[in-house]
Amino acid sequence: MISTPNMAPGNAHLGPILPRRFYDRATVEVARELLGKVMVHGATGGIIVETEAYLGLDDQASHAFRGITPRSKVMFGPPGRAYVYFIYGMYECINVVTERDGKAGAVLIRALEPLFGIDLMQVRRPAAKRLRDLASGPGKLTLAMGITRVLNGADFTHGSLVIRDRRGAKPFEIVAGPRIGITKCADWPLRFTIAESEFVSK
DNA sequence: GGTAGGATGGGCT
DNA sequence: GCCCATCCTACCC
Repeated sequence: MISTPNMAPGNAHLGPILPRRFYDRATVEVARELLGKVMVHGATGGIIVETEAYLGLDDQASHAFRGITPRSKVMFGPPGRAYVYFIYGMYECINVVTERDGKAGAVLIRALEPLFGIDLMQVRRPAAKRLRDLASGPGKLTLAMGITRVLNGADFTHGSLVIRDRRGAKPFEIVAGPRIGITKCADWPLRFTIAESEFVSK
């Protein structure tokens, strides 16, 4: 059992579900602004502490680089939907689709600070020895939250999978750096983290 | 603290 | 047939 000393979320509380227009913007802008927001799926929720921007036809690291395919289709669709893909034969990663309908863009959610439903996350991720390992990676957080490809195309503005604002939290500093796990366009500074968070991936 | 290697299967050339 | 937007374990300081 992971102990959770001093994990009270302070006086911060959940705000409204982010509206469609939040996502209908430049991908980099959305990637930065998603930090500190809360992703909720069913009984589990966590604060987004790490994101990566994946652009469209100009970004060789993006699944949208080669145009519309069965897999990349969602990235070209309307903003505010989930793009969930299967990777390395074992894991799934979740993105938030950005930009207007017809233009590709997505933000990979790379790490969460677990906020509620922690017991359930723990059951789903027995390998995690510490709270900060529960959702500190794109494959880890989908496992912890029970997110699979069934949710590909799901709408983040209503239903069991949503992203909400968080009010009353301390301000934080954003750090930008190179994206992780890719080789093409690896030096583009499109990974964003909350500077002082211990819940980011390594 | 750190890293090397293996697991495992879908997407696309 | 090769390439992955990864994670875990074993092993080594």
